[in-house]
Amino acid sequence: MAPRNQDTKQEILRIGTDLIKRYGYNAFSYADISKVLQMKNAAVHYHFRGKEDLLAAILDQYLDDYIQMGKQLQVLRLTALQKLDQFIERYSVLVDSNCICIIGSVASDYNTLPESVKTRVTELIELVLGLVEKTLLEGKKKGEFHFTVPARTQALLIMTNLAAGVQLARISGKQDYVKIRKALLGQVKG
Amino acid sequence: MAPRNQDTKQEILRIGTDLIKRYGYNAFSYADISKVLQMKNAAVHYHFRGKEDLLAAILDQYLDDYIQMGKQLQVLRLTALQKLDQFIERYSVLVDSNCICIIGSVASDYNTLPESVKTRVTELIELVLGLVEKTLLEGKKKGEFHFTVPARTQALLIMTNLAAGVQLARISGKQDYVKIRKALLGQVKG
DNA sequence: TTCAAAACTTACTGGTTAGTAAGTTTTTCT
DNA sequence: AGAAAAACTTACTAACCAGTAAGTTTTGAA
Repeated sequence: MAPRNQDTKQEILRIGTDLIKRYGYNAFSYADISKVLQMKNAAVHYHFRGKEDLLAAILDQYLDDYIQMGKQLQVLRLTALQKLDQFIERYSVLVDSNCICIIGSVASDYNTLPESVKTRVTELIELVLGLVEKTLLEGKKKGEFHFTVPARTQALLIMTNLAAGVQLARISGKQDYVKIRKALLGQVKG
Repeated sequence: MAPRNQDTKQEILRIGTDLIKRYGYNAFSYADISKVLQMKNAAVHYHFRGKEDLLAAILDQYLDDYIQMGKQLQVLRLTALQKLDQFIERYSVLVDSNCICIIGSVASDYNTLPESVKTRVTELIELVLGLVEKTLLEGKKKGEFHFTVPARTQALLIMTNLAAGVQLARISGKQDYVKIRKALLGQVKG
């Protein structure tokens, strides 16, 4: 009963995700994906009925991914700093691959997104913000972190520094991103 | 010799700027502009040969605007805090009009921009960063501001907080932007 | 091995895109 | 008033877009 070849579907998700992080939602087409796969655009439509469905699936993947990350953060015995580092590392990888984060990408195109996608974007942001906030609170309790604003606010500051930091890095160079990363860590490490 | 009716040209610039801040560079067309003006799309092409030229002109306008702002900041006798507030106010206006900042918008689409535009984006970012950095240094010298990182780094932090802050505000609401604004002012006011 | 579902291709649609060439109206200056 | 430049419209193109319907090949399981 289960579909047999999930490879193509996963490949479409992977390529679509890359294109969104690299060029944005409104700057890629089904043809771009099918060319990479050496298939016809109708093949992409077979797996994802429309662009809306594809983007929704991509965001669902991120939601699953971050939910999984949240569970692992509870199981793995890491310091709060290590947890925060793990999160920041995701952004450093983006800078090296000439991409921006998915949240920043869809946030910039937010007014052009279909409703089913908008709700997922909101969910994703709240999820990620929650994870960072939780880690910050944990670090504060342990004495690893020091900050005076509410944890949610500090999480907002970190997320905006990182999201816009990778956007800036594509233009003015990685050095600026590195400065931002060090500075925001300095802020919470006190 | 000078062109006589600059109204339409200015209107195109104004509408184009709004569309970019609202929907992004890849999500609007010449038809969108001409519809607002109740003209044909060829009329837009008369004033700006192509989309590339239009975007370049829009960025040139911002460059001029910020150069002007830089001069005024020297002339007007304002405290460094008032100058910073004036800069931040620009972002608060964006939040209320459901827009993101032009820099964040084009930064997200950077990989899809023609070369002539890319150079202008770089110039604009450096210009704005320079203005903020200058204001921060002045405030520090006067004892208005207190921060330990280099002024350029602090300027980067503020710019990323604001740029991504307005992006976030469209999704999770203005409250988050307000929190960010207050927190970043708290950071420099010590 | 056969047969049905899965995974495609072929071939097409209607709409939108940026852009152009040629002609018309409007404005401004003399 | 008349000429010339400016500011348009008309009418079109070629490319691309998302999406679909119908037909073909591939695959795996009974």
